Amino acid sequence: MMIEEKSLNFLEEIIEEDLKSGKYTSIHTRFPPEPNGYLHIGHAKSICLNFGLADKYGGKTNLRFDDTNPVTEETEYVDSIKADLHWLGFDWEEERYASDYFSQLYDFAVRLIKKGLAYVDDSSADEIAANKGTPTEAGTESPCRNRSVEENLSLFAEMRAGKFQDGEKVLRAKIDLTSPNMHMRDPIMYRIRHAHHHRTGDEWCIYPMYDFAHGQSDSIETITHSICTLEFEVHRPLYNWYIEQLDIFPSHQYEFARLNMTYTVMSKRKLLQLVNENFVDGWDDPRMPTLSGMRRRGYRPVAIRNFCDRIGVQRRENIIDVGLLEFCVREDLNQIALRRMAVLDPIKLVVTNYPEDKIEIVAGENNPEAPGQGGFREIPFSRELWIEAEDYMEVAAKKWFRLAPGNKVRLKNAYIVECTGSKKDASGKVTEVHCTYIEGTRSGQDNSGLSVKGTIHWISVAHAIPAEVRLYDRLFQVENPSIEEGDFKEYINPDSLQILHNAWVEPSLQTALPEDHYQFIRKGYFSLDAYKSADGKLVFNRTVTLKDAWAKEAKKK
RNA sequence: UGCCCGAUAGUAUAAUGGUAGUACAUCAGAUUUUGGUUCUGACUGUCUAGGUUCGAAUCCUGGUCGGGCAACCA
Repeated sequence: MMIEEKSLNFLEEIIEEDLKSGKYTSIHTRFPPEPNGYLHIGHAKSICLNFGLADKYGGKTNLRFDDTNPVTEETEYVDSIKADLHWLGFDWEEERYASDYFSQLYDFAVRLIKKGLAYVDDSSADEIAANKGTPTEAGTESPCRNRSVEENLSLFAEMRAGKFQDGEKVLRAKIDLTSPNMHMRDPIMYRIRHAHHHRTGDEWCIYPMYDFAHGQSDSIETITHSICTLEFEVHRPLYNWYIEQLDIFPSHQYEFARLNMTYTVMSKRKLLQLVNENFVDGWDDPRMPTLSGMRRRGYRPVAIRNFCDRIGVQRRENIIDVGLLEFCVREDLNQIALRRMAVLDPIKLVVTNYPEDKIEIVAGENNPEAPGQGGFREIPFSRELWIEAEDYMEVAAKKWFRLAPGNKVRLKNAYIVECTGSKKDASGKVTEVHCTYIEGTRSGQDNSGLSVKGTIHWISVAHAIPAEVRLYDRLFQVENPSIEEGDFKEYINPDSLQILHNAWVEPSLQTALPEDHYQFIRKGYFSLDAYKSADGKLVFNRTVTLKDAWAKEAKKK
């Protein structure tokens, strides 16, 4: 037998080389979210990478909150991030915070000042920006650049002591104002922020910048492979510079291309706008690409992890077809979802030759993908049934296998019926469909020899349970809202949420729970919403549709 | 007009100097008490021009195109 060798991605190659050469005996990664928003599917890619790599090579992964900007960060986000991580199925080695290292980072800064590699600058933000030059022109030195070590030391101590207002002074690294890399032009290390921090409270009024915190935090945790997205590539020389000048554990930064997906946006800034401006109903709105949104919509973690596995990892910009995610979700749910019948847009079907007071209990297989294991549930059948309005046509189209006068169809798990016509109101609208059932065709006991092309789902009117059903479509009308002209919000799909108030579901759904996953036969995968509806009805969210060959056929015209 | 990075079917992703393969999507067919699932088949690709080599998607050079970099954000 041939053994398929799975090829390595570029990070796995680096790690295998590092392990083989003896550079490291084990690896240590970290997932470093900033607690200023909820995790989305793009983070899932990073999470699966960091935890997956450590898992594959027997290493460890820390969770580290990058909380160096007290103005935007909140405990609510910390909690949601931890919950989402656990939901996805990952456990971290240690829970750390960049803020754990504030005093160590302060000491690092003092060390650089003493080496003559950092100085306190009195320039305003505007002045610093102006003096930074442009990519094609060198920057110019601040008058403060050549302060003495002693003066810098005492000014920095005074910054920390709260002697200055926000923006009055900053601490900058003294590197090279002529560097072609803008990040090396005396980057800011510390700024003054008299702000309350979600963990350190009011202990500090100076906070380190990302560049002065991230690499050192990696180093403190002896992270061997610090994986981040491509936009940090130009930060790498600075990352290395701090580590070298401080002579601390040499963590290494590697960059990969972030995930983009069609018909959505993936920046926390944009997602926050959608939330704040009420285009969606919170971070966990089922239309959001957030993990909490996907959870509420009915995606299972395993589907998301399979997806992350399939998309791979590279250094080139990409935009993944959201269809691939949906494929992964269907692939998973098809295996485990319990089959149920639900009529979303009902019309009455009367079986005119069936006795008025008769009720039969038929059996419905819970899951044909698990033959013999899923078991059956009981479904009441009677003379009046709800069926899907779209399953009836007055005049049958070409290749129409459903109800139309003269057509025969199978009522799933029950009888074959022949359509005999319909009842209409004064305006000509169909109010009732009529049919006769054929004796001897009951499922499991069919000795008629008849075969029909179509099978439709139904619910006994007398036994139906009312429900609200929410259908979700893509949030945006264009593949890549971020590259379109104007505000991305102009491209929001106005029909991304459709609420059906008059749906009926079968009795066994009365006891549904939000963590259950159902396939409403012929309609898609659904799960109970995490929140109750205003009128006490069951609320079902459509997780994803089924593939629909008829919709394609119909579209051909 | 500076620096850094990238370019393989529609979208992703392999091939690590030696037959361009896989998945999703698309199309066609088979099976089916879900127009689902499953199965079979088809379609479509190495940005460009040179060079090195017996041989280049792969190495070198030029070009083109795309992305990133001038926050007291991360």
